[in-house]
Amino acid sequence: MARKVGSVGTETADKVRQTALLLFARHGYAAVSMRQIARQIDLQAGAIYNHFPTKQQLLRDLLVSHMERLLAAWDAEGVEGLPAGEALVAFVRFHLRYHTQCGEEVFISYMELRNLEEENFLDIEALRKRYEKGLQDILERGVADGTFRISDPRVTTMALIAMLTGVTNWYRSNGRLSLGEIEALYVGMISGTVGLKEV
Amino acid sequence: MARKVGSVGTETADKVRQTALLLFARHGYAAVSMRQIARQIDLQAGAIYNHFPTKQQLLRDLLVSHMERLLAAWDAEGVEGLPAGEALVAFVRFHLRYHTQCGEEVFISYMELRNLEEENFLDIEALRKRYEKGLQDILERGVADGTFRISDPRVTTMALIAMLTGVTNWYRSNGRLSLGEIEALYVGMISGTVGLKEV
DNA sequence: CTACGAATTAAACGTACGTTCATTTATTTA
DNA sequence: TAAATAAATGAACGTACGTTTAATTCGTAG
Repeated sequence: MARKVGSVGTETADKVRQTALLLFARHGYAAVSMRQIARQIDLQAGAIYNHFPTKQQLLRDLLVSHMERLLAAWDAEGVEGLPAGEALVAFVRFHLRYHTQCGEEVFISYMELRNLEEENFLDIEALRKRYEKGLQDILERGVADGTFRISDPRVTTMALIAMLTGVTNWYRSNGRLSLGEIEALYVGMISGTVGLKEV
Repeated sequence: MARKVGSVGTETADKVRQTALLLFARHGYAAVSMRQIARQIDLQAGAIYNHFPTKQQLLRDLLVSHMERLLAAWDAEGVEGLPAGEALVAFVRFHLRYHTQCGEEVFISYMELRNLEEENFLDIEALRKRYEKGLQDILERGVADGTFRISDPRVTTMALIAMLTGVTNWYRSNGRLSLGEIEALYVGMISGTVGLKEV
């Protein structure tokens, strides 16, 4: 046996990424073997190395591409010009929508950081800082113009991110609450958290 | 070579627990071997099996004992009789104090759930539900007597837990903020989140 | 003081791991 | 259509895994 009919490198690479993402999310990076990934897409483990140099690099690729897509999507929202209050609401809705959509990516992005080698870890960390800075800027803008009452914007940033991201632990698309209802609930709660006056 | 001078079963078992906790927290359950744990306490891997039947059981023990200590500590706070507002503040302070104190335990309790076999997972899950119910009861009590303005106590419970537990990701005992300052910040934020009127 | 159980070592078990390699076949390029 | 490259196989590499076992020594109870 050798090259398969209809085999295309980029497609196989994509299938590897997809499968690895799913298995890493479900069982954890360290608990998933290259052979398991390969078996799921009817491949031999060795063939994965045509597309990814190491298992570590495969994880890195998944995390980097997730963070870059997240940042691009947030930039595309274009909330720069909005008043702080509206920008915060936009962030909350965006974060919930995005994070409930790609549960696996979010999960491993927060779980598998410790399985990254130093350099890869720092790269991901930097991307996450950039994303969090987006929220922090909104909060500081709102503090400056009196829209929010916040004692420590840095802490509030981390508190809100944790609160929002936690949703991925229990959100189910066919659950008791629709995504829209959840968004409304979190907008309400967070408005209180930042001392936003009711509109 | 055989039994070591001064060796006591319970002490060795404790050292195994301590070391496993640290290594599991640092590298993840699946990424840590019995040999690594043993090496850290100058033991052979096989000796661990005098004290724990399997690696899985070792993880289970760590998680169960953590959750049980957490629940016992919370029960000992005795907030049953307090007005909802005061009880919530007590919960926030307790949760932050406790969770920043045992960062490793908290970490693996949230990280290693997926490495638990079905039965063990359900046991831990039940303990966590019991803890979360403590907060939810406070919230519902406060809603009933008008102390809080909350649209969905279940969601607010999970939001607050996520927000509070997130602190363990960045808290450092020698960081910019003291634990007392952090407590005050979170009491302030959460008061807003639940619509508690200023006192 | 002796016998017994607790604690440990060292070696081994079978299995699985990440990765490499020679080889083969399919596709693309010239 | 011939040569070059891309994609895959299947076997092998050395290493490490969780766990078991026989043998050995230490602590202690009778």
